[in-house]
Amino acid sequence: MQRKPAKEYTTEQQLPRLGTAPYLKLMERTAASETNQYAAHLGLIMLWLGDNVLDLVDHDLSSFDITESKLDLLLLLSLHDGQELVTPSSIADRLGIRRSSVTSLLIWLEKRNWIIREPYAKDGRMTHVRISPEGSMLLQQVLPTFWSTCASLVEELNKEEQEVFRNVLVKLNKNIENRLGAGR
Amino acid sequence: MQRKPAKEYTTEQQLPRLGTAPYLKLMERTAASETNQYAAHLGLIMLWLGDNVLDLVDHDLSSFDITESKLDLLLLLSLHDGQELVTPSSIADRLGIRRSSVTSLLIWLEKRNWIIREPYAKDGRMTHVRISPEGSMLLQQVLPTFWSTCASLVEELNKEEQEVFRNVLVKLNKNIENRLGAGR
DNA sequence: CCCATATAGTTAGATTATCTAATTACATAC
DNA sequence: GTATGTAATTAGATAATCTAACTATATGGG
Repeated sequence: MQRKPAKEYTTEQQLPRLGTAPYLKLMERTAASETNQYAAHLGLIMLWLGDNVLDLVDHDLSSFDITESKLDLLLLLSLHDGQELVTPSSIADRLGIRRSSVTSLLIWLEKRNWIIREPYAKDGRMTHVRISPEGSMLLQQVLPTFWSTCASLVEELNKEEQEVFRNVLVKLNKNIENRLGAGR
Repeated sequence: MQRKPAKEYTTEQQLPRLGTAPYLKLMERTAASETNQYAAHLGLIMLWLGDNVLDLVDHDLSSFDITESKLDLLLLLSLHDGQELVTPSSIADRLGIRRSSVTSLLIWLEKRNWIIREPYAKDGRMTHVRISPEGSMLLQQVLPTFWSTCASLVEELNKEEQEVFRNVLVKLNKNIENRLGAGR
C-alpha cells in the first residue's frame, strides 16, 4: 500500500507520463456506442483520484501502525459504543465483508488491546465487540492527523469550489452506496 | 475486494446507518485547532467515495477474472507499445511499487499469455515487457465494460455538475499525484 | 584488462485483507 | 428433543504489497 518507497538504488530511465489523452483515444476505439464518453472520462479520473486518496491517507496513517480500513472499524466501534450491540456479524454486514474476514480483523485489533470481545449473555452464539480504553486513546492520538489529512485533500479548492464539490460528492456517494448495498 | 457477497445465510439484526453527523461531532472533539473542519468533512466523503468506486469497478471487472490494478498495467503496456522500452523497473517507477511486486504481477499476467517478456539485447540486465496479441484481445473484451462502469459513476450528474466536477477532479488529481510522486 | 561497484531482475519469505468451506456451539420451532 | 438455522471461528487459499538476499550484467578507474 506504500506509494513511492525509497528507491532501492538511484534511478534509471523513466516512462514519460502520458496524461489522459491516449486513454481518451483508446476509449474512442473501444467504448460501446451507448457509453457517454464524457462521463466515462470523468469516472476514470475519479477512479484514479480515489486510488491516490487511499494511498495518501494510508501513507499518513502508517506511522501509527494502522491502516485506513482498521481505523474505520475502530471508528465504527467508537461511534456505536453504548448504543447498539455490535457483533462480528453486524460488522460484516456493515462493512460488506464476510464474517470470517471480520474475525481476522478483530484478532489483529484484540492482540493490540484496542478492542474487547466478550460472550453475549442473552444469546450464547453471539460475541459483543467494543472498543477498549486503549483503543479510544489510540483514536485520540490518530484522529488529529486523520482529519488534517482529509482536509489537506481539498484545501487547495476555493470556498466556492468546495461548496459545489460537496453537493456532487454527497450525491455520488449516496448513489454508489445504494448500488453496493453497504454504507455508513 | 468483493463487496456485498451473497449472504452466508439470511440476515440478522443490522447496525443502523449513522450518516455523517456523528463523524462530524467526533471531529469537533478531536481535530487539531488549525484543521479546517469543513474541508476535512469534504475529504472524508471523498475518501469514502474513493473506496466505494474501487469496489464497484472491481466488482464489474470480476467476471473477466482481472482486477483494476492489473487492467491498469495492461493498459499501460498497450499505450506504450512500440513507443518506449518498458521494463520491470520502469513499470515499478511508474506505479510507485517495488520491482519485486512488478515481477509478481508479470508472472501472473505471463501465465495467462497476456504479456511477453523477452531479454533486451542492448542491455543484458534488462527485460523488455510488452502486451501480447491475447492481451490486446482481452482489452478489447474488457474495455467496453470498463468505460461503461466509469461512465455509470457520474451519469446521474447533470451536464453542468459534470462540468464543474471535472475541473475540480483534474485539479485535485494533479495535486495529489505531485504529493505522491507518481502518476499517469 | 580486471575488479569494484552500480543496476536489473528475480526469489524467498512476510504481512494484510480478503475469500470459501468446514466446524463448533448455541437457539428455536415443530 | 431432534432438525434446522444462525453466530463465530478455523483452515486454507489468493492478491497485492513489502524487505532482504541473490544472480547476472554493465561500466569506469587504475
